[in-house]
Amino acid sequence: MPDSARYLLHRPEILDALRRGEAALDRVMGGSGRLYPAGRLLVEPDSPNTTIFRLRKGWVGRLRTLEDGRSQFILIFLPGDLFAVKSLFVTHSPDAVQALSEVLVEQVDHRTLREAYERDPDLATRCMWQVIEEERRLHNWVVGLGRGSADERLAMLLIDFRGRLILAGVLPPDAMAYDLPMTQEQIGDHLGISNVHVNRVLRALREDGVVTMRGRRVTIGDLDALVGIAGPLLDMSERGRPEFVGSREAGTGLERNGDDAGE
Amino acid sequence: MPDSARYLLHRPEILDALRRGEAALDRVMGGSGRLYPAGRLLVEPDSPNTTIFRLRKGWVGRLRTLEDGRSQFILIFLPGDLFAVKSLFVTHSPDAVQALSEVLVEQVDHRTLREAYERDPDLATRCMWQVIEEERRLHNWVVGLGRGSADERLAMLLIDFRGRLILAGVLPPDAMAYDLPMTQEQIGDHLGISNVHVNRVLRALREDGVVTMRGRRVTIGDLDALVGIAGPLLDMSERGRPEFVGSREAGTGLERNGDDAGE
DNA sequence: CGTCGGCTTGACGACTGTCAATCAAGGTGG
DNA sequence: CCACCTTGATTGACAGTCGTCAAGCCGACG
Repeated sequence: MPDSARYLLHRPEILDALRRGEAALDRVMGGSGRLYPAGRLLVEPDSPNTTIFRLRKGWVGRLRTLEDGRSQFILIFLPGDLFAVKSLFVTHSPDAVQALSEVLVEQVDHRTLREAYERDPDLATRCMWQVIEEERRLHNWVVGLGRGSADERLAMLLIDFRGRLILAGVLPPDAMAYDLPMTQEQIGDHLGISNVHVNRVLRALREDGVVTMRGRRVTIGDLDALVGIAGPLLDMSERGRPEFVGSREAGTGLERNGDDAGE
Repeated sequence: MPDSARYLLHRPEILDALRRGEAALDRVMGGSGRLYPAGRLLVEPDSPNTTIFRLRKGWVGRLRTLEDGRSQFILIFLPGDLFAVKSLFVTHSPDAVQALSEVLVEQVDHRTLREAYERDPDLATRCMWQVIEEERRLHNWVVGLGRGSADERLAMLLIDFRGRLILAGVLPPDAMAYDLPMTQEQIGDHLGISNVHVNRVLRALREDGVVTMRGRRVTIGDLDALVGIAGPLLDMSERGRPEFVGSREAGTGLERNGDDAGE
């Protein structure tokens, strides 16, 4: 099981800074937690960026919709992630940020965060780390979209979600099932394939006993086979963020998000 | 010409900080400029990350190669870009960083930069800005790879390169031709299509008088048509980085990189 | 019990990849 | 100055993955 193989990806020097930065975020965002229903846009496309978010519970996606109707989920955020950090630097973007399930998010105005950010290097490090981590995932995603087949991309995605949920402390390390609050069409919009083809690939996986997806529940029947399919694309995507993420989450009130929320 | 339309993408507050940060980089990197021939790997895949680079002249690409031989250029860097900034936080990555043309780069050890980075908030801002800008381009690229056709992607790419070269001060604002030091296979590895198909699309563009590519020279015959093809994908990709980039480059010794260097 | 969103399948075709041969250009040695 | 070699560009033939269109199905909800 490639799960033991967890490279030491991040410089150890920064782990303490990251922990302190997270604590600083707790202070800055403290008490701003709000619930939103599935489907709600947390950020409207092309609107002025004012807010940085921390996701405590649920799933969120960055979504670009083209004029002709095509759309693409660029990135999916899971509990523990900061998102819209760019708002510190960029006034607006063409993407929407949408709740995929019912979500609990904390938020700060970019000015407030910027002040704290300038006074507290650890907070700056925490933000920088988030952006870099995101970039790492985007790199993987570009490779997947550019060079992966539909099967490979889907397998990669399912493995990636599992790994991240485990690191976020939402799932136990040996979990072989999880809730994935996205429709097949949304999954297609993330994988860059049509909803119909998502369905086809899922059927094949189901018939081979590799993965079953019913309702919004993913059940992995044969993780090795799944890893085999994702194959070369994986390279790094199931390797994780530093352990501080997992340990941080533990005890902050983030248990499982078992109920897949509204919609 | 969509070139006038330059959204105010970046918060004005940070422009000064960015300028000062750039000056700080000048100090930190001063005199470390080195020339490398086309094709040289500046960073080996999976090697320890030790260095952060600033590209002064030439083209550089971040390249991932899969075990089975497929490969993907994740991101292309042009003069003025910092690259491998992640090295501040991440010990290594599966990607190579390769010179596409003869390049002139400055470099710093990550420890040195980190020290300066911690003492100088402007330098930190400059680095953060680079990462965020990169992320913005990755977002666009994910959308292109996920939802764009081969024609659209290629058109997007050609427009994007032109815009960035202009912003970098390598080209005059009305330039309709530039040197693109990549083979059709490399272009395919960036667009996520085969070299053969790159050639097919190029032929179509040539026959329609939209773009000609001979040798390593791109000549745009009909920019409007090109923009029309890239169509919905463009949305933001030809809009640029803040003007400070252009003005910074002016007078630092970066003229045109007319000669497309070694190989 | 009717409606609606989402899942499931089948049929058909287009875009794009693969394989392979030919050309063109630049560099090297005789 | 020419033969030879290598890399990259170019083209054709053929196949397959995947998109589109469309119909049927299922569960949730009022």
